[in-house]
Amino acid sequence: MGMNKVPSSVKDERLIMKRRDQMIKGAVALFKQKGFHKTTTREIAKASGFSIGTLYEYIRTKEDVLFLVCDYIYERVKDGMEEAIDTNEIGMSSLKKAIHSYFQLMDEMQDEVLVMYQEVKALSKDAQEYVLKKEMNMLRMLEQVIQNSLPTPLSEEDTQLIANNIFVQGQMWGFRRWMLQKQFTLEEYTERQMHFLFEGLEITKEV
Amino acid sequence: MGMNKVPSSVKDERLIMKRRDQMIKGAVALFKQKGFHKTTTREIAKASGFSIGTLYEYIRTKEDVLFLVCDYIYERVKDGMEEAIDTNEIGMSSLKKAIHSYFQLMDEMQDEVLVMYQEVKALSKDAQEYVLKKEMNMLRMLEQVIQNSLPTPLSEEDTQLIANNIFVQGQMWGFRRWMLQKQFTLEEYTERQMHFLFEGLEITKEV
Amino acid sequence: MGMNKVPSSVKDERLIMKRRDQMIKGAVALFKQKGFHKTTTREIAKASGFSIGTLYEYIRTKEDVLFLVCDYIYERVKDGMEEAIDTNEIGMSSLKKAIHSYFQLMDEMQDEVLVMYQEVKALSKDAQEYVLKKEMNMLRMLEQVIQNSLPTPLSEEDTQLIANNIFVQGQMWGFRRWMLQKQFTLEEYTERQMHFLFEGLEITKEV
Amino acid sequence: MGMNKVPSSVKDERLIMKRRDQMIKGAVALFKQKGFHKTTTREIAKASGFSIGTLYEYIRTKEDVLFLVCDYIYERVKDGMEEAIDTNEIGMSSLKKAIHSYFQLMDEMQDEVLVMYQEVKALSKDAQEYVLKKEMNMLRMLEQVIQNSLPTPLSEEDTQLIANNIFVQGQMWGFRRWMLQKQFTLEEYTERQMHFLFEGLEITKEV
DNA sequence: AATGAATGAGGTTTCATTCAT
DNA sequence: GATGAATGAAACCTCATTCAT
Repeated sequence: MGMNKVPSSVKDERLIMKRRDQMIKGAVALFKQKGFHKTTTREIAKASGFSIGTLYEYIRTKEDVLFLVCDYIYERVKDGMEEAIDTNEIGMSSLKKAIHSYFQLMDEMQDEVLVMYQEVKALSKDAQEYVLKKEMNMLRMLEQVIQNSLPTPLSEEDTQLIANNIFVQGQMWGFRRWMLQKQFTLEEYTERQMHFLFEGLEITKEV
Repeated sequence: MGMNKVPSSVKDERLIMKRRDQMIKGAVALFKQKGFHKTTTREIAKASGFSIGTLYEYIRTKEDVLFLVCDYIYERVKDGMEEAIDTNEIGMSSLKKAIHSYFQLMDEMQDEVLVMYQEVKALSKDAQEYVLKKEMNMLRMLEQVIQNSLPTPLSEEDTQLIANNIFVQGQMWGFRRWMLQKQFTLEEYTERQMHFLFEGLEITKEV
Repeated sequence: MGMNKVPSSVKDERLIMKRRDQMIKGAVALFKQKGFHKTTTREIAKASGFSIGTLYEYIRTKEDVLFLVCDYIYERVKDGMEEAIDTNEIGMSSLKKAIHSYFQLMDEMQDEVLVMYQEVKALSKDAQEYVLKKEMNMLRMLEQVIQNSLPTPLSEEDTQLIANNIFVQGQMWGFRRWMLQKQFTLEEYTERQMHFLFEGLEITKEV
Repeated sequence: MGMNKVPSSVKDERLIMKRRDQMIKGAVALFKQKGFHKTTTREIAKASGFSIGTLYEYIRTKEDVLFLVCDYIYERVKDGMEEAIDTNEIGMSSLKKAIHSYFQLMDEMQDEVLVMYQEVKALSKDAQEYVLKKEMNMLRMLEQVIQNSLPTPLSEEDTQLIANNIFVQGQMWGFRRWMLQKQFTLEEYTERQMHFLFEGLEITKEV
């Protein structure tokens, strides 16, 4: 588990889990609202329900909080994706089901995901790499589904490209909400994106 | 022009243009490297080639620098898009040409665009809205091309969706370079994305 | 008590009192010497015996220090005046006693009072009004003594005028020390001022 | 003339006079409103009707402006007092006339005088001494009138004391306007102060 | 003589982090 | 384990003064 990358001076593992939960919850709310840099450690402590001194019993630096937050979000998204993918459908409908569930997930977690992408660059190189790995894992998961679902297999590159497209279109729903969520319900958005994914613009012959 | 939203205590308009150019150039380089928050005003002044005092003759606050930078990038991207779109081709090939040029542009400006999207949230509400308007204008441009190029017109919503997809796929080339630019050259990327845009996965019949 | 008009991020009330005492003591010494504007916050912190960070745990802005100082001086002068006035003499001698004690007080606090009058204008409008009220209260005290001491009562306006005169003559002893304290001891000054207060120039008949 | 204590890099004496007049006028207005320290040199230049560069052709430092202002005010007050004193009355009525005119003068110049007394401490030691000398000269003038007016001469000390009292009571009219100018017209104030000056409280016998 | 752009020392304030209780 | 007062480096910004034009 990623959490162990951040050492704590407290011994009781159960307590650590509990405090970090409080912390992440508080921090996400604050980061959403004001961003990482404009949020102070004191605000984080307060929102977490304990003192600044206690906060520093469970982290070493402010950046650790961001790392914990990112890690937590990735973990939750990963769990969600695993669930989304874990279907007993076969063929195309398994891909459709996966996309549907993934878009649903991105809808539910749009704030968290937005926070994460806006703030990763504030992490150290090391932490960024760690987080990148997680992102790759999730891409792999999507690639798997794609490969398992299509009747005629795509090239490796094409699979990656399509996985990226789907991945990004899920985030896009949250990132560009000011535009998309005015025009579409989530259902409609999902339906249209799938339509274009599978059929394209369908005007090749005429060119 | 957006530049006038930021007042300067210097009178000479030509000089203002010159100094702000220096400033934007310096700032973009720094923001790329360390992000807005970790860049100090003194570093910006130094990178711009003048003293901290002079910097503040041309802006009021540090945020003004970010605004100027964002405005500049948008302006350049908009110019690029106008050029990309302004073609004497007709029909599908005009869309293809536009996408091709737009992806090219995103390749050239990937650092700048990345900086902009990572830092807009540090702008004031007002400035964010101003910048959002610019983004919308650019989307409109893409929508125009799409509508003018397709033999059978798309619904308004679909047009917007496709415009968003193209828009985001252009950015994706830069944002997800760690993955995409390992697998594809820009040419390949463009070709494959166009392929899927127009033809989709082509497996509908088999489902 | 006026002190509560300035919020502190420290909770312990006793500690606040202690630190602010240190602060006021240090600040008065500095203001005496160089004035409010030429004194830096860092100097204030140093003279108070703590770090700049700690200083700002007990105030919000530099102006707060000035306010605290003014408030403190008024409070001490008020206490002194209350004591001066609280006498079991009756009739004229109670007024004489009060003036005597008040002049004594102004002698002891001449530096502080000078500082206060020279710097109030650096306070915000609000704070200035607050401080003005205190001044009025002290005038009222003097008016009381005058009214209670004189065998034949003065008109309200005359009472106020005389109170102002006495008040200002007390300050004058400190403000114009370069002249008065060369010519008079405090005793002599008091004696002569009382003489003229009660008897005037005594040349009316001859006019 | 005091003005020559401040050197200028401009040669034309007439021009110097003109520019300094503009400067003093502008500066007094600003100092009245915001005090010396919160007024910037650029504001002074603007209020004077010329550029910051030009301002510095006629002074060396910001303090010079304050000195010029103080000097100007003293000069004007001195002129006023000379006029006030220069009377062909003799005896008591010459003193009365002088006080009357002096109080009138203090009424007209209350803002300027207030400014001056609040800001002198911002002058260098040297300048303060220079200004003090002027103040002493004015006191001497009052002492003269007193001595020449009274039928039975006062001791030197008493003369000085009375001169100080009158001097301060004139300033008091402006300094404590928030109180006095609510209760009295200038006429009433003058009349009552004279009354008490000459007759005192008139209750000595009863003590 | 007049201008105003350039300079940079120095001011106030914030905030991540420590450590004694 | 928890607290919160103390710390000080470092950030942003101002403004008196200079000097090339």
